[in-house]
Amino acid sequence: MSGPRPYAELLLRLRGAGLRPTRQRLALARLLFEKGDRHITADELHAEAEAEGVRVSLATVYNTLNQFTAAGLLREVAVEAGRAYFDTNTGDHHHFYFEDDGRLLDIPAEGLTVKGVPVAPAGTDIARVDVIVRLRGRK
Amino acid sequence: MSGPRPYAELLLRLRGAGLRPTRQRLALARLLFEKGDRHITADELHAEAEAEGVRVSLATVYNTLNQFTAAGLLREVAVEAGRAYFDTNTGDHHHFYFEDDGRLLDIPAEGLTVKGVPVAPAGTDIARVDVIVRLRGRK
DNA sequence: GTGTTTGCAAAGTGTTTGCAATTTA
DNA sequence: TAAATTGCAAACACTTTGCAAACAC
Repeated sequence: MSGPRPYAELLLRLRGAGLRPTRQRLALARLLFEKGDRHITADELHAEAEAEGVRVSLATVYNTLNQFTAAGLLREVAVEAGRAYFDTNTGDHHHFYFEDDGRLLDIPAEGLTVKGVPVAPAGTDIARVDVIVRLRGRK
Repeated sequence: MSGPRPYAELLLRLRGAGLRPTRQRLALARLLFEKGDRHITADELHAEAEAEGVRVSLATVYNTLNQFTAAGLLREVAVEAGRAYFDTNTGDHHHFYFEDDGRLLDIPAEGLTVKGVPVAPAGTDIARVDVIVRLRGRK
């Protein structure tokens, strides 16, 4: 279990991504990366920031999440049209999706394997293979 | 290859789903189900209908797609936040997704298998396992 | 100082909804 | 004729953008 990451580490992380470590970006990075693996929407992150007394506009949260994603610090998970989830775990893994409440849960790559993926159509390469296991409350 | 389905079959299909076979629903059903397996957005279907001279409002296209999906005639594929794709193939299969142009292509269930899916968390059942193979144009 | 980033509000998507008019059974 | 369906426009939810002020280096 990785404890809270020190300020210096977040700073390096942003610098390494070519992003200026502004107050807003540092605060959002702290929220995102200091609590282990998370799946979060822009709105949720904005609410969390506000709750902690960090002043950030929703537009900046969106911009920051997109910049972090472009820089490879985050990854986007598509489970439902209409809501964009950002995943702080950029490694190889998959997801459970609770359709009833919209929660996401990691499935480690070890164990779950996809066999028999056809070769990529001519002119294309496989960027990623996403597996979403959709769950519903048992009736 | 299944040829064009006769009118009567579409009619039965709607009746079987408990949906009145209105002019609009029949026209949309014809566009959806008479051309083999398709992946289509509401906007695309609306444009197709217009191109064929079928008068349908976009709102009705949305309502119809949702009703068809609820009735099990269609299935929704989530590949990207913001756009909802509807798939006329409701059987067990997976998808290639061309990130460059937003196209979807079926991957038959035979061959591609997912092994090692963890048991569903307590109180839930697995509704479906979706595999999306994301493709990018080769550089 | 110079270029980057922020915040706001406005604009843009894609989708759903309220309700009167129309259609189906 | 009673109930379901349609179309329109307005409302919605989510996301992006333009631009002046604030900030980082």
